[in-house]
Amino acid sequence: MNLRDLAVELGLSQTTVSRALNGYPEVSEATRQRVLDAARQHNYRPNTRAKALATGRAMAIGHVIPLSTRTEMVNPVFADFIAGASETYMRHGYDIVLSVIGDDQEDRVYLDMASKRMVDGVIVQSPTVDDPRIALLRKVGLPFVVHGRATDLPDDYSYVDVNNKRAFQRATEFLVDLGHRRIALVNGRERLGFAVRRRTGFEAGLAARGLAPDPALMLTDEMTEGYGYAAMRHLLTQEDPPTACLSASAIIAFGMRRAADEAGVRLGRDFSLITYDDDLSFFRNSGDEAIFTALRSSVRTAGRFAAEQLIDLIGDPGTPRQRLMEAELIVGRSTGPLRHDTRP
Amino acid sequence: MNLRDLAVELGLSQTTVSRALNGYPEVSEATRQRVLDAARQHNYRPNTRAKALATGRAMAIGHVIPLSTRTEMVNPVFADFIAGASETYMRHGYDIVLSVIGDDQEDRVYLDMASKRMVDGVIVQSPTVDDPRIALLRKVGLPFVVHGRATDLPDDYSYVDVNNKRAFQRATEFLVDLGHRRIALVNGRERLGFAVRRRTGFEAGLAARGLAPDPALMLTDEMTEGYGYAAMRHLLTQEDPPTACLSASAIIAFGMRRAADEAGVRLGRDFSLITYDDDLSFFRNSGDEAIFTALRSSVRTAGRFAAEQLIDLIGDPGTPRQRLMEAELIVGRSTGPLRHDTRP
DNA sequence: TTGAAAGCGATACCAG
DNA sequence: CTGGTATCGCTTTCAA
Repeated sequence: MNLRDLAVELGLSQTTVSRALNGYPEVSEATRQRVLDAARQHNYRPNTRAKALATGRAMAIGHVIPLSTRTEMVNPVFADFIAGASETYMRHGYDIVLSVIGDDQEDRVYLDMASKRMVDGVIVQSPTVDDPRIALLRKVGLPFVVHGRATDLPDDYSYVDVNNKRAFQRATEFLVDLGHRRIALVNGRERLGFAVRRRTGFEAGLAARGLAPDPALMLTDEMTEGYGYAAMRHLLTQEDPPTACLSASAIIAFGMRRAADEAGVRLGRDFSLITYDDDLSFFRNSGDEAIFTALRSSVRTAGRFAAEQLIDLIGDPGTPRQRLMEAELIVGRSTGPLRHDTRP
Repeated sequence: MNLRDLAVELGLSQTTVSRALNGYPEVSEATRQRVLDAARQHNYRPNTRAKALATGRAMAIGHVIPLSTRTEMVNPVFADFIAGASETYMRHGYDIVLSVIGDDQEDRVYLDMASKRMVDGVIVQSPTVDDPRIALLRKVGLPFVVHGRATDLPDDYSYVDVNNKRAFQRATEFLVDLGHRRIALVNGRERLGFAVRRRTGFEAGLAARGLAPDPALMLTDEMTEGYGYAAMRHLLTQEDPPTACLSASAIIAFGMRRAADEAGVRLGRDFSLITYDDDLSFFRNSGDEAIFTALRSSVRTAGRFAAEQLIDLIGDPGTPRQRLMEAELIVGRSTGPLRHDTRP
C-alpha cells in the first residue's frame, strides 16, 4: 500500500493525502480524519527511501563501530551507547545505520556514508589523540558528534565526554588519603585521547599530594582481560609492590581480579583496586553488580546526549554553529542518580 | 557528484554511465574505462536511496536488538554477533539498520521495517518458546533468519543455532564422571527457547548416568550478575549443597564467582563451575581469558552464518525455499579452532 | 553500442 | 482547501 493506492482508494489526490498525513494545516479536519483512518486501516507507512529522496534527508544516523584490528573484538560498551542514542533517535524518527569496521579502514566508511547520502550525520567513537576523522568529516560536510575528545585538536566540534582527568585525579587523591603511597596505573593505549587524560589526572593527583610518579607502576596496553591479568601479576611480583591501583576499564579489572585471586590477594583488604570504566564510571574494588548496572546506565546516558547533540546539529542546517558540551557522569558504588555538568 | 553530473562531464548519457558502472556487458571497454576513471576521480558513489527506490532493493538488513524491559540492558553478545554478520554484509554490499527496542514493542518494529521497505530482510534474536514474531514476519513476507530456535514451532524457517541440549547433556555427564553427584543448574528464564533446551539436556545428562534431578538445585531467572550471586549464595547455604554447577551465561558465572570468593570457596578445587555462554561456548571454571576471546569469536561465527543464510534467502526471491542449518560451535578452554557441524 | 524516456514513491511549488 | 506536476537520482525497457 503506497501513497497513490491510498489516494485512489480515498478519491483524493496524492498531494492532499500527503498533506493530511504530514500534518499540514491547509487540509480540512474532515478530510484529514478520513485519510488518517484509511492509513491506519491499511497499515500504511511511507516508503522511507522515496521520502528520503524527495526530502533530501535520510532520517538516519550512522554509527561506526571500530573493531580493534589487534584484538578483533567489539567493545561491549558500544552496545549500551547505541541503546541510549536510540532512545533519542526513536523519539525523533531517526534510524541507525551501523558499520562495524576494522579501525584501519574507517576513513572509507565515512566517505561512503557521506557520498552515498545514506545518513544525515554520524557519531565518532573513541577518538585518537590527533584523530584524522574529524578533519575528514568537516571537509565532506557531514554533521558529526564525537564521543570523547581528540586531545591535540582544537575543541571546535561537538562532543560528549566526561572529565577523565579530574576523575583520575580524584581517585588518586582518594587512594593517597587512605594511606597508600605506592599506587599503580593500569592504563589503555595512549594513542587514545582518554588514556592520555587519565594518566595526566593520575599524575596530577600524585603531585597534588606531593608524590612523584613511578614509571615502574604505570602500565599501558590494549584493554583486555589478559592484559589486566598480566599487569596484576607483574605488579605483585615487584620488589616493592603497590598497595593500590587504578584500572582503566572493567575488563582490565576482571583480569586483575583473577590474578589477585590466584595470588591469594584479597581486593578491598590487601589491595585497593579502583576501576574507572569506559570514560564514565568510577568503582572501588570492582567486581560487584554495580559495575554492570551503573556503568551501563551511564554509557547509555552518554549515548542519549550524543544523539541529542547530533540531531540538534542536523536540525538547523542553515547555521553550522558548533556546540561544546561536557557531561560529567560519575557513578558511585551503588547505582545512584547521575550528575550532569554542562558547560557552554 | 551524481550520475547526471558525471554523464554531462563525460559527454555520455546517464544510461551508458550507469551501465558502465554496473558492469553491463553491452558497454565498450574503452567507454567503461573512461567512466570508471572519471567516477574514481570524482569520488562518485551512487545515492543509496535513489538506487533502492529504482531497484526495489534496499541493500540493507535489519537487526532488532531487544532491550530487556526488566533489566533495561543490552546483552553484549549482540555486538559480536553483529560484528560477525557485518563481515558478510560488507562483502555483499549490505548495510545494517539497527533497532534497539524494548522487548514489548518488537512487533511494531518488524511491521515498520516491512512496510517502510527500508530493509530486505531481518535477523531475529533470542526467540521465545512460541515466538509470535515468526508468524508475523512470514505474514508480511519479510525474509528472516532466526538466531536460535522457537521450540514449540515447526522448524520450517531458517535459523542458526547450536545444539544447546547436547552441550548441556555432555557437560552434565562430564561432571558426573568426575564424581559429582549433587549438580546444580543456574539457568535463564524458560520462556526463552534455549533455556528450555538447556534444562532438557541437563536432565538427560543426569538420566544417562542414572541420577534423578533435584528441583532444589535447578534455578531459573533473568540472566544477570546479581542473579548469579544470589543463586550461588543460595546453593552454598543449603543443607546438602551441590559440589558442581552448570551456569547458563558468563554474566551469571561472574556473579557466582563473586559469591564463591566471598564464601571462601575456590572454584576448580572446592566447586566445579561450568559456563555455557550465550548458546555458543563451553567453559570450565570460567574466569580466565578464554571466556572472553573464545565466546566472542564463536558468537561472531554465528553472526556470519546467519548473515549468509539471510542473503541467500533474499538473493533468490522467486523461490521462497527455506533452509535449515545447525552450527555446532563448541570451544574449549583455550581458543582453539572452531568445529562446525552442518546438517542439511 | 548508445540514448531517450518511463518509472520507483514520496514532497513541494504553483494554480485554481 | 484541493489538485496537477516537476523533482529527487537512479535503473530499465525500448528504439535507434
